[in-house]
Amino acid sequence: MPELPEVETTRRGLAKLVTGKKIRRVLVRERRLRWPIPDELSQYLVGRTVRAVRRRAKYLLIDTSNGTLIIHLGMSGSIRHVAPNAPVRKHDHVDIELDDEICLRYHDPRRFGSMHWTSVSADEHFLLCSLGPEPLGPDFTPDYLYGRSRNRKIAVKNFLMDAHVVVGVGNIYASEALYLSGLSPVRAAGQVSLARYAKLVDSVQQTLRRAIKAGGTTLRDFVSGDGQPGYFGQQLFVYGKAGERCSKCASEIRVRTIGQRSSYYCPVCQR
DNA sequence: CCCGATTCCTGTAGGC
DNA sequence: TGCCTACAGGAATCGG
Repeated sequence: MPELPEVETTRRGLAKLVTGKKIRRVLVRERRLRWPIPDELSQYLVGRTVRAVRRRAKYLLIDTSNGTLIIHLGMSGSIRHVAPNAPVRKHDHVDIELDDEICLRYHDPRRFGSMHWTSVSADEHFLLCSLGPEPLGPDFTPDYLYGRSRNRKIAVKNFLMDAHVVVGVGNIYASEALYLSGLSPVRAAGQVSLARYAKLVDSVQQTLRRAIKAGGTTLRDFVSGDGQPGYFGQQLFVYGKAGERCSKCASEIRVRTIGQRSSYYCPVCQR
C-alpha cells in the first residue's frame, strides 16, 4: 500500500508533470470511495491552473488558483500518467486531463482512498486540521512524544500509529521502529521514559529515511511507472517474519494482534 | 477525554 | 485444479 515514501514519490512525479498546466477535463467513473467524490469536482477543477503539488501526511494536495484538491491513496490507490485514450482498466475511477494531452488516472481497487475539495487553506480541512507533526519534520521530538504520552495507557505501538500523535507511521514501520529501539509494542505509552522516546524518534526517522531511499530507487517516478509498491524491496527486520530468527539475538520472532493489527517483535530484545 | 472495536473494500494466500 | 474463507490495512467513527 502507499506508505509515506510512495506518496512522496507520487508527489514529486506529479509536481514535475502538472505544475503550471491547466485542467481541461475531469471524468469520474466511480464516485464511491472512502467518501463520495463531490458531484461538483469537475466544476471546481476545469479551467484552473495547477499552482503546486504538496504533501501533508499521506495526503496529496493539488493547489489550483481557487482551491485545493485533497487526495488520499488509501491502501491500494495510485495515480498514473497515461495517454488520453489509454484503455480503461478495472478500478480506474477518475481521469484528470490537463494541457499537453496529460491524463492523470486514479486507480484504486479497494476504494479506501478519497478526494476532497477545499476552497480555503487545506490545513483547515477537517481531515487535516488535527493531524500530528510530520515524522521527518522539526516538531517530532523526544520531548513532544514524551509530553503527549503522559498518563496514556494505550500500547505504545497504537500510540505511534495514531495520526493525531504523528503522521505517516503505518503498521509496517511501527513494528520496525519499535524493534530498532528495543521497545515492546504492548508497553503502555505512558510508561516509556524520555530516553526511550529519544531512541524511538531516531528509529522512526531512520526507518522512514531508509524506506524513502529504497522507494526512490525502486519507484523512481511512481506517476509514470507501474506503481509497484517499493517497501517489499526494503530491509525488514521483523515485519512478516514470525518464526524467523532475530538478527540481534537469534530468538524466534513472534506475531500477535495489538489493536486489531498484526505486530511482529522479538520477545527478548524488546522490553 | 480516553480507548478498544468496528467499518469500509477486494485481491491474494492458504487450506482442503 | 478449484473453491471457499481468512486476512491485510488507514483512519474515521461508534460505543462504553
